[in-house]
Amino acid sequence: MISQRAKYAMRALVMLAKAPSGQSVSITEISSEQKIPKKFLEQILLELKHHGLVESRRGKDGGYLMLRAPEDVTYGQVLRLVDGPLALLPCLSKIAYKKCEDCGDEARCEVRRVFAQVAVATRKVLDGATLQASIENDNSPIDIHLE
Amino acid sequence: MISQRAKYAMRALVMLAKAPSGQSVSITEISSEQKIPKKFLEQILLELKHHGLVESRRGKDGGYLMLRAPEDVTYGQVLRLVDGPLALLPCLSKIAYKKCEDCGDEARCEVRRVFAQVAVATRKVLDGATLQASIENDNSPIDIHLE
DNA sequence: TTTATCTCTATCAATTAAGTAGTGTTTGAC
DNA sequence: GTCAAACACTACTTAATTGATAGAGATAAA
Repeated sequence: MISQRAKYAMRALVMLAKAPSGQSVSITEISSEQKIPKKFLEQILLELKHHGLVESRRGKDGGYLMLRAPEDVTYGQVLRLVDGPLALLPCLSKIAYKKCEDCGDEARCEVRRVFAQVAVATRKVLDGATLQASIENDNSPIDIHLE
Repeated sequence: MISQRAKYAMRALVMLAKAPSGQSVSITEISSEQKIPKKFLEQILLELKHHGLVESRRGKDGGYLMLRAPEDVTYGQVLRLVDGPLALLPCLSKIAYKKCEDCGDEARCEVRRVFAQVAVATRKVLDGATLQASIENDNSPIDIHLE
């Protein structure tokens, strides 16, 4: 499961991406519209700012704005930034590779073989899904085929 | 990330699947070959037994055996059993669906839209990967293309 | 100068993960 | 019938993580 924090981050970013260019959105607005605890959201947006995804304006009428174009921000980037590696095994992570302690031969690990395929498929989706695509989907309902 | 417990479960099952039919493998053997803490492995195998994947024989020369055919056991089944839902959002889980508390309209949730695609891709891999496939791969090294 | 904002750091309670420990119970061999 | 090797169960522990909450500070506009 992805963390609550990541979910909040994504929802906040979609709101910022939808805002007219140059116009800031306050934590209070995002918090109340998305039902996100305000102080928790503060931390999250601050983190996104520190990572260069958004910028902020202080003082009255302050708030947050996208710093990068919505078509250049992917869900994969956001999830890695907030929750860490996408891969389900440390030995498959691009951003935080780590050998499994107990693994004898990585090249012959059957668990790794299977989860490598999962990693490829997951990255394909998440690194291809941009905020821009999300705002273009605006209001079209999703018909999900889970099988 | 998948849990250590799930990794151990999968490695143990691959060993059991490789054993000659009808022949049991002891916890001690699996533990030492796979470098899994013995008492921890006991719990894991017991759980797999309770879920009908394996059976056990007690007493001297006892051990564990596959109860189901390796071609009928998928990594998806094992992971669900040990770690819970595969889906990255509760509202996308088949085995443990739960609405996100703070989600207004599920059919128009952009986060859900993206992660639904991840769920489909992940299931395709994990529900298609069997223990049989793993034992057939025996000793062929993996060349993983992470991109 | 007031007030609405963002900024930063600390703390907390609950849960989970990964083991460890200990006491049974069963089985086969001698 | 006893012994040892194996599984069966239950309880506990320790550390890390998650999802917040709290509060003091800085800034900018009116």
